[in-house]
Amino acid sequence: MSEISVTLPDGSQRSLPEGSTVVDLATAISRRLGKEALIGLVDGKETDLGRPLQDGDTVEIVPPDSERGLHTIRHSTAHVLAQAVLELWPGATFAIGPPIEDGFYYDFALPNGQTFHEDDLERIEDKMREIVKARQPFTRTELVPALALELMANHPYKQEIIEMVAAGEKSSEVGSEVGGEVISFYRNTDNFVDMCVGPHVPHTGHLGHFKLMNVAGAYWRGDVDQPMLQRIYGTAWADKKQLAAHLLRLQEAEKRDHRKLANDMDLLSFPKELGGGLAVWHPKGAAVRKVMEDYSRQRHLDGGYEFVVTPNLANGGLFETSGHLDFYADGMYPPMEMDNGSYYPKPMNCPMHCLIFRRGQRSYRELPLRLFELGTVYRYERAGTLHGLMRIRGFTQDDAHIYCTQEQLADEITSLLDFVLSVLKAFTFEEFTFNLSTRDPDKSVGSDDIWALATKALRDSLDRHGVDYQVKEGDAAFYGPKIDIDVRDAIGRSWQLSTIQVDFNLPERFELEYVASDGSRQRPIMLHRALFGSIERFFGVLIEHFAGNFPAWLAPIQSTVLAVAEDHQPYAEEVTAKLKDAGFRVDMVEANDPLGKRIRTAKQQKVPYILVVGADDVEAGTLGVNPRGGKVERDIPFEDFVHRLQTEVDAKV
RNA sequence: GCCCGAAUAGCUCAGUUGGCCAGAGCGCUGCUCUUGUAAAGCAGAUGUCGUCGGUUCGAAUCCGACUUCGGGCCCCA
Repeated sequence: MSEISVTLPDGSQRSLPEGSTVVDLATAISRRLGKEALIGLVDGKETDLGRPLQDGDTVEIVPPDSERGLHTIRHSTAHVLAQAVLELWPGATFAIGPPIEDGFYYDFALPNGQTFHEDDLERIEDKMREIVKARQPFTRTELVPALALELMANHPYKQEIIEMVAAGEKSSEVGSEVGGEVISFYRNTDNFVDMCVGPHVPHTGHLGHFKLMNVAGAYWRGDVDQPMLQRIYGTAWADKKQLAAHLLRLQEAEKRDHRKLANDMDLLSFPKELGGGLAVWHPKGAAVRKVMEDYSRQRHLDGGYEFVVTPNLANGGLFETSGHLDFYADGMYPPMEMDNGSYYPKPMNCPMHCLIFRRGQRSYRELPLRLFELGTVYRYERAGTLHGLMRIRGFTQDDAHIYCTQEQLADEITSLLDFVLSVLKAFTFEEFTFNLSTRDPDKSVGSDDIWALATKALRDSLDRHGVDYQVKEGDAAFYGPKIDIDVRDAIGRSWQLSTIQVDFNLPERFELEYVASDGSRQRPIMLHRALFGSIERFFGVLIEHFAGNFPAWLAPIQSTVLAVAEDHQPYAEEVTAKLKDAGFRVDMVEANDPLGKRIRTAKQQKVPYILVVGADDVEAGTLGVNPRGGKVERDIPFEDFVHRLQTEVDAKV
């Protein structure tokens, strides 16, 4: 019997009998790998385990505990979900069911316009567990489109995909290896077969560590004009431990939910009377916001920005000039009709900053001119998109517009990146992701030259910082390319915060000019940039990042002073007053409740330092210091504590 | 905007198949207690049961519309 030789990932060769499959190889390497293996990676291409190997193939075995393995598990679990639903709802049809981050979903249409309910999930899960227990094989078959259409006769969405593929369009859902001539299917039982590009786990027994999470509506093919399908989301993992860990992470995220913490900590609220997407900041929330804003202002002052202030309303003519009414009218609040025109709440600050630039003749000597404003804007976000502080209708941007010459652009962007990162790092963010969005030729203004110049300036400054970045082709705004910066929070989630955008459009529209050194009139380039993005959103991210445990410099209340008993009240008041004089945010609670109770309340408010003062302290001028997350310390001299708190505030830790 | 779900005291929630004056804990107010590091005791006040309309002898409970919120879709200058 002749042999074939394949190459393993470590570069070693392995001989196998001719006709051996991927799983044969896995078993040959080790029995355990043979049992665990989910799919193979043959010459870089994912394949089922049953695929025969050829001489010279490079083969990698994909175990469950790998990114590809998890991906496969999720994809296969989606099929199990589909089988369960189709069995439980006779007449139901199915659309697509891909793996996603942490899980999968599947879209269905139920007969007679039925919908899923949360309590259906348990029933579906039970059915899925039966399927897992049955260890059904995933058997691949390939059909030409005509036969595929016949097989999917009762499933119009599948047929639509088949026709799409047959027409040569790409779809992640089906195999179209040979120009749409063959469509692959995976059959589990006589009654269940799903169209799919695969590969899949060998049999359903490899699955089972899943949980259905929620139901939702989703447009077919993501198109508002298409029917609304019923989507079920689930999560799936390689083993029980991973699943439990994931559910724990979700729990942790839920505990950190800024909407819950903002409420519990009395930071802000969204009164119904105000209407959707509008927040009121309570004293404690506003205290944090003030620190954030003060810090931002100071940094901008140090960074060479000049402060401006502009109104919340403007005549519609301004937004015609800026183009907002052409491009974003849907996202703007409707106008108020007044004697000399229609006035709109501003959705952005830039047009007004352009008016400031245009006022008076500008010289190249003034550039770069950096105008900064904590500018409050209003955007009409659609009702269904609102989400706590993360998506809101009225918010304040830490907004600045930089007007510079073409020659200054690259340096300006480079120093801007330093500036952004330095400010974000002050809030303990350490990991950043950068995205460079480039031109969409169909939806943009400006000459090729200037786009190339600006994109190169952005790219060069990213390179100069030695950071990795992703390029999002065609994702730029119509007026210029941009860099978006995401931060990773304390539990590993990513949030998009900062943006640096180049704009050729507004200087044109507002006919901005400066006088160059040779006396000629030149058009400046404009940069839009925001670090926090929206103060509201940034605050929401901070709440979740810190789980409400704001570091001392940000904490709404930095310390709460508690007298052990009424006798010590005067001393507690004295301590409180002195700390306030020293510039700290201090609270005092009178001794009407037992000390333990008052400590508990202060702990729940996540106060960095609880200061307990009793007879010993009155005598010696000391404090009992109970730090958040630390051990109680006694007999701390007052001045020592002041020094300690000041040091901590200065260090911003 | 679209699909599904929800809305009861300041907060978190209970309220059976529609049936006396609508409940609990926390918080709040008052009194007692005067406390050394995560819940003292007693008493009290607090609700147009999201809003409007309908069904019914009777609605927190059933139906409809609206508002707001939650999970998604779409969108996000």
